[in-house]
Amino acid sequence: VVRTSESRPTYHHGDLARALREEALRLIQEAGPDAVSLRELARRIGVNHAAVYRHYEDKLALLAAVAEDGWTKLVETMRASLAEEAAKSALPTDRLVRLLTSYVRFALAHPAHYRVMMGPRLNETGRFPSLEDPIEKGVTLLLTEIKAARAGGNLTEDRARDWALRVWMFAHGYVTLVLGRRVQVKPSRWEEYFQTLLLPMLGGR
Amino acid sequence: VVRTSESRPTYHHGDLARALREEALRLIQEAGPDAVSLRELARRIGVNHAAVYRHYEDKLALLAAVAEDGWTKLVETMRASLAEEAAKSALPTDRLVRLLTSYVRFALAHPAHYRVMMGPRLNETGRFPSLEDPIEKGVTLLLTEIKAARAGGNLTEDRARDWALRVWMFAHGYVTLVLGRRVQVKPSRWEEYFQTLLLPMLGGR
DNA sequence: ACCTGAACACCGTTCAAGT
DNA sequence: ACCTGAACACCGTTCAAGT
Repeated sequence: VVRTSESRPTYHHGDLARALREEALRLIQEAGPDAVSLRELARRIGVNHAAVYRHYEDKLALLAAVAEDGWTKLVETMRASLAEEAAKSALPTDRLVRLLTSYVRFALAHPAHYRVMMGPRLNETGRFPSLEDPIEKGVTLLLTEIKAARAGGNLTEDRARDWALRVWMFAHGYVTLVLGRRVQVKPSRWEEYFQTLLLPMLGGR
Repeated sequence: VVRTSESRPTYHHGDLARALREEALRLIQEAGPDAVSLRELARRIGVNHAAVYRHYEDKLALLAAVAEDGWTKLVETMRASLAEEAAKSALPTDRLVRLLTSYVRFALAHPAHYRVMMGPRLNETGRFPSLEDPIEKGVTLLLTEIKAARAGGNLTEDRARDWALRVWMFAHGYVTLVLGRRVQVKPSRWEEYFQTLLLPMLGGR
């Protein structure tokens, strides 16, 4: 019953679930996560607001799906940063710095999306285990680069995981404080400053 | 027109602004920041919901006031941690660790309140400059201890501030990842683990 | 000065009913 | 299988009116 002409189909949207996620993301980027309402989404897509519930259990479940899309995209971006020509031939520590910088770049470029991804209502409840999947992949990327960068330390698996968490915590803290304007840093200089703060951490043991 | 008997005064609450902040905090601790509604607060206090607007410009302004109370309390707690007997005679690095641990302890003990304090809607807009006041005091505490702990490095003011931000970012990241259950750590062991992660950062230079 | 009552324009969620 | 329309129980905010 999908219609291809310009007339609005009254039945069968095609892929409403996807349309909802995409429209939600657009609204999040435009006006922040609080601006998302199911009724507004439905209005924009041209569908009855109750139709949402055929595809997502409730509003939070839709946001969780948007968050999952975000994590997947972020991990792809991180992977791509390691696949660049300049990264391939770089020293291990430099590769690690590039990886973390790509994480922060994504978060600063898509602050509202990142906020949803880190949203406590999604993560604290344990209701959305599928979120863990792309995240664990990101941690694995980190682990690999950390083992290479700190090979001199002869890291056990546990110590390597400690380092992965430590740098992740720091990167997230950096994002939070920069976005919250707790740190005054010119938009053009955040990368330089991030690396200034990061490098002395990696040097220690 | 304030009445002291058990009969409910219908006019003049006494200190409605304070009552609103306290009730909001209670609701936040019980059911999370999203559970706060002005109408529910008014209901609990026994006042018309429109009365809120005599004291706060809107809902966000009330939350900002609750956040400010939180920052003030947190900085008091941090100050107290340095005033303990054990801290007075401790080595500078130990004092710094104690200070940061007290920060994390507050955040993990009052996660919902901490979330409000860090809420992006308060911090990104610049609408509530009074929030910066207690926060800046906290940063000053950090700065003093960092200068003492890393005196060997002969820190300039700028480098000391870098270190203060770095450890703050890390502490905030630790809180976020622990609360988001991204890090599996037993409630009784978070302190030990925090310090395990923190100390190698402080050693480097 | 401080609070009330009513009104306005929204929400999320549910459910019988339609195609 | 997928969507609609109406209903329910809420919201935040505004404003004339009360004491």
